[in-house]
Amino acid sequence: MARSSAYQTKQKSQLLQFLEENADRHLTAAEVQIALAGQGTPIGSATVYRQLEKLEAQGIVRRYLLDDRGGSCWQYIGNAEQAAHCRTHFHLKCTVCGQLMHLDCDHLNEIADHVAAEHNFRIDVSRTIFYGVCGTCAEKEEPKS
Amino acid sequence: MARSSAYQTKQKSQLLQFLEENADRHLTAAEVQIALAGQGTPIGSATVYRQLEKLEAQGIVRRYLLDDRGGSCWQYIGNAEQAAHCRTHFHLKCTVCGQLMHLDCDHLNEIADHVAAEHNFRIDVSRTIFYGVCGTCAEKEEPKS
DNA sequence: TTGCGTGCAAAGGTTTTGCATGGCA
DNA sequence: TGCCATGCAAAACCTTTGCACGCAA
Repeated sequence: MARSSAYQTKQKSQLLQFLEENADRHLTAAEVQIALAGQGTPIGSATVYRQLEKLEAQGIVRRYLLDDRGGSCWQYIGNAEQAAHCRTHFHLKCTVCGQLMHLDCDHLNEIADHVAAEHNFRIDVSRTIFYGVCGTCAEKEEPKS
Repeated sequence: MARSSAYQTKQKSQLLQFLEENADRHLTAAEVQIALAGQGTPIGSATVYRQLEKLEAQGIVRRYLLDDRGGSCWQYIGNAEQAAHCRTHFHLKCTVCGQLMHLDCDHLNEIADHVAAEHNFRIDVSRTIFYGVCGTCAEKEEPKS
């Protein structure tokens, strides 16, 4: 494994901790920056991006693209157990509320095998996100009928 | 239907024609601009974006986000038959060569039904893309073994 | 003639890079 | 003390917007 971090700094540890505590959320670089500043650790945006870049290379966080503007967001996925776990299932993202959900289902896990065998395409499960509308938002959208 | 186009211009028709002729590709705004310029129709980037925006609103093209940088690309999907067709199946995108493939398969089409029934999530098939590596690129990556 | 569509340039937002400084080991 | 990490500012990108002009109807 690459021991890319040689020094431990306040910014680095605070950033990682914040990501870990919000592992269920998608965080933009700006959100991370503001949050750390708010808890007493001012951090430059350049540092945020540099750290996120490193963490992504190490497999500790994952980068996603927002579907509206040309921005990105990141999510903590751990580097061992959780990463391996998330590598075995798909993710659902609600285009209304933006929530990201894990989709554990054997029935769906065989999709990758099927596509590889029948369609000659090796799906990267960890990078594939199903977009749609979650049950909660669907109810709000169509209160009647 | 909104009759948003009142005038017919060279740029507009050429842009649409080019998109239609490359309906199997993902095109960036820059690619469209360069291609039209190359075939004798110089067009400003602002116009490209404005036209693509209108076409997207009309459902004639679809906008995707690139997974590397923070850029976008567009694909012609027609406004009737083809749109309906692509709405019924998933797409595969090779992260190596960037090619987009249509995935016609009854086995996969039931995925949306399954997720809706079992996981209370309404997948928007037209916005969901499977990322992975196509057979051709997989061979190139691993010539041995 | 009317007013939509265009082009240029400037602005906007996000992300990256250069360079000097600061802080961990 | 050595060297990585940080911060600031500038640059780089993609995209949007303002404004005047051109052209289709």
